[in-house]
Amino acid sequence: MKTLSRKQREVQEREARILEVAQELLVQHGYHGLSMDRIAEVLEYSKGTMYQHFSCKEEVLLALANQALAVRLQMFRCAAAYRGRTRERLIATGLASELFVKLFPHHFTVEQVIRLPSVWEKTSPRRRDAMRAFEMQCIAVIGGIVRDAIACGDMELPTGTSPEHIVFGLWSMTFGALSIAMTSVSLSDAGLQDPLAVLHENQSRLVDGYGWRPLSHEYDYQATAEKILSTVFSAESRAAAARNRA
Amino acid sequence: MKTLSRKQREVQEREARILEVAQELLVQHGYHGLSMDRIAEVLEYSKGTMYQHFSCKEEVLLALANQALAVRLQMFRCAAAYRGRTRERLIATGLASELFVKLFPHHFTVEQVIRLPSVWEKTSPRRRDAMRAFEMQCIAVIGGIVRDAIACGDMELPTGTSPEHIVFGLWSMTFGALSIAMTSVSLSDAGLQDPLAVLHENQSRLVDGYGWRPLSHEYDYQATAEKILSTVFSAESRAAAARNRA
DNA sequence: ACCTGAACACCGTTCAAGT
DNA sequence: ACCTGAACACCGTTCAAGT
Repeated sequence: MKTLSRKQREVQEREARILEVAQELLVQHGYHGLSMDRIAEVLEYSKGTMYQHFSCKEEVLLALANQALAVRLQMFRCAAAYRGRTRERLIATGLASELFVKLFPHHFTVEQVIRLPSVWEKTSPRRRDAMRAFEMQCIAVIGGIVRDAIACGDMELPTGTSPEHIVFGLWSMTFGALSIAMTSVSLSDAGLQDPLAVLHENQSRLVDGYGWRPLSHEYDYQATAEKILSTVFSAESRAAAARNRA
Repeated sequence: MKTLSRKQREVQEREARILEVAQELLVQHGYHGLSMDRIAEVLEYSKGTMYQHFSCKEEVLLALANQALAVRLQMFRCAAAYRGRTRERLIATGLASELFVKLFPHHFTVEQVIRLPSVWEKTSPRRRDAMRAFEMQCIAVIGGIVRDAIACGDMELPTGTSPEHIVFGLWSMTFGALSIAMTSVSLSDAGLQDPLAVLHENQSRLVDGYGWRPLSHEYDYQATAEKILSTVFSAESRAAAARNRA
């Protein structure tokens, strides 16, 4: 671990400030309000300098996404380390996802945009691989919980099913529900006033469908959720609540 | 039903051609390749004329989305009308979603973009309401199947759960899975070579979790799926297969 | 009444000129 | 070696002038 030269530190710091401002612009003015011009203007850099740090606008977005994904992975790892039964640890990771979108509300926009093919193809292999790695590590964390459940007898894996199948089920349901909840305009008209509560119910039913014990009617998972929020993620919960009030 | 004047017909026709070209540009060059400039150029209209049909670029996108959503609703209705048990009709709607994304691959991009807050807020109330209406009618179709299942005794609704909760579960899982499958880069690295097959498995498990009979191990739903594809959606299946080959 | 295309503001990106 | 900002190409949107 070599100490960085003053120059290198300066570059790193400037990069961090660019991302800071980019995030601010995104949160305050939406995707439309984010431009290389504006970032440069706020930071009083020239446009040219921006391009020494990021080869294009898309790279700024992907860097922003990766920053957030690093935090999410950390939160997943905390969640998976919860001392409890395997299904409780799974619930902890679900709550981590929800807290994450509350703490990084702009990330949803970023991720949606970055995944557009015409945006994605302009990004650099280095940052793409970083994103891929975060994604796979998240899958591995949840997959680990599934494997633990099988190892300790909380669940039998159906033949032809791999632990990743279950991970994909939870991932797609949670991603889909949060995505719809954030952007759909007809949810409460359709009788879905509290999409998060409904998501929890559906997650339970899915896991019940795989026979992961204790089944939802055999155990008080509501109490588990409350305990997790007040212990593992007490700081995050308070921050999310504060953000909601604002 | 009054006949339209020649002028009115011309306007309608031109609007249709604008959307046609917009879709083409989107499919061939991605979101980045779609611009008012290019549409006008291809159709040999002036830029100004474009703005007599659509007040902004976002309106073109939303009109495109609504066009596709009308087709999807139609497909859902065909699916729900399948003569079979309630769970089979549910499977038919799931297959309809999949065929829809295969037949309108650009729609996913459009829907992702249209839902960005900074894009959404520029659209007109008229087209927004149209989109909302399509969304709610889709929910109503699936909700109807759930209600039928309850009515005929294939399922008991847990207390505190409404049919829309189950609809939301299936909707979020299917939307999430298709969205991830279309855009994620690490799926097959993570051992998920056939995300659609895994989606089917997870849908089954979710519905099993709600106790919707016959449960997946009591019935050959694989055969059901094949029959649906070759009867209700035979034309769509063939079109999707042809598109896959291209 | 409708259409046109010049004009404007803004944006991403590049690069010759400066330090 | 690094930074700057003028310059270019492109885009969304408007509107005075034309028919």
